[in-house]
Amino acid sequence: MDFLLVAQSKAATIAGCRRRVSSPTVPGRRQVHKTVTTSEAASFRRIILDHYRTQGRRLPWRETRDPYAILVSEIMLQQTQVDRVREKYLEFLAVFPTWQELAGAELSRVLSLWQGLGYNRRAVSLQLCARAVLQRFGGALPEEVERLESLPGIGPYTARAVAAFAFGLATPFIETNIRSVFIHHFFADAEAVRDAEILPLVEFTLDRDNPRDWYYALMDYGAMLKRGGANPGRKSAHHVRQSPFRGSNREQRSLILKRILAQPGLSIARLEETLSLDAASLARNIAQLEREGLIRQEEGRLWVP
DNA sequence: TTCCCGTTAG
DNA sequence: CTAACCGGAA
Repeated sequence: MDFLLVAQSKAATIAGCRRRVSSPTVPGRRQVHKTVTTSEAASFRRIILDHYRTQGRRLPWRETRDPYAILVSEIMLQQTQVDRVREKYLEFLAVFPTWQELAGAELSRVLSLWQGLGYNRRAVSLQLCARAVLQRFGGALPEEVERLESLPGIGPYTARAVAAFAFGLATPFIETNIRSVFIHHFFADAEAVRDAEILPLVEFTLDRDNPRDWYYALMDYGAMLKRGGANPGRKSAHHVRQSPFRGSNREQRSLILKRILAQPGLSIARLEETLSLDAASLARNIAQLEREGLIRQEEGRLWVP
């Protein structure tokens, strides 16, 4: 399993060193002032890497360095679980293997493939992203976090994750699994832990030589923690429970899009009776979906561009 | 019920 | 800063 081989960074091997990192003091906010020594960091890293060597997940997007393929995976993985992305990812890449294929595709084809992943706006963003990469960057995804963030659908997390996974750049970032790991290990007795407190620890423990495998290891450890007992992420100050999907507006939007994909040119009147939606909320959703570039409306009929 | 390798609009 | 965004599996 050579993909699990992770270079030991020097920082982690200087056990007993007095260097330490502290979380920032936020004026006016009462908080635990967390301090970590290098030896504590070293033992933390050992735990994470041992787990990775024995229990690390083998995932298709970890087998490549292609920035396009990695970006596709990261967009798909935004708020969507690994198991659901796994199959869709390979299917998507088979149909749209490069920036060019995706950029030139009909959105309806992209969205049809996307069905089952959820958050359809991401598919629109991803295609816009492909077009921007070709037009603004000559077909090469930029390595700089700032430029990555300028692309549609790429925010603070995705920019840094792509930088690490595609380009080996060691910038600190937090996502749900990483957050759980740090809370579990360093904030066991705390509550309402803020990301601003965690981030310095992420930076301090980061493997500068191999951020890619280090982050994979963190994510795998976090995913493992959640399979067991309570989700440590609940002790995050930023933790929010998802509202139920059934009966939600999200469900309505997904149904509307699904019907239009199945029947291009469908009339609004027909859609209203088959979905038995009230006219007001249907009109509102259609307008919204159109603003987001997911559908197009013309003389009472609906299409996906 | 709960979660998900977040981003964006308001 | 909050709310909205999707859908399926455990």
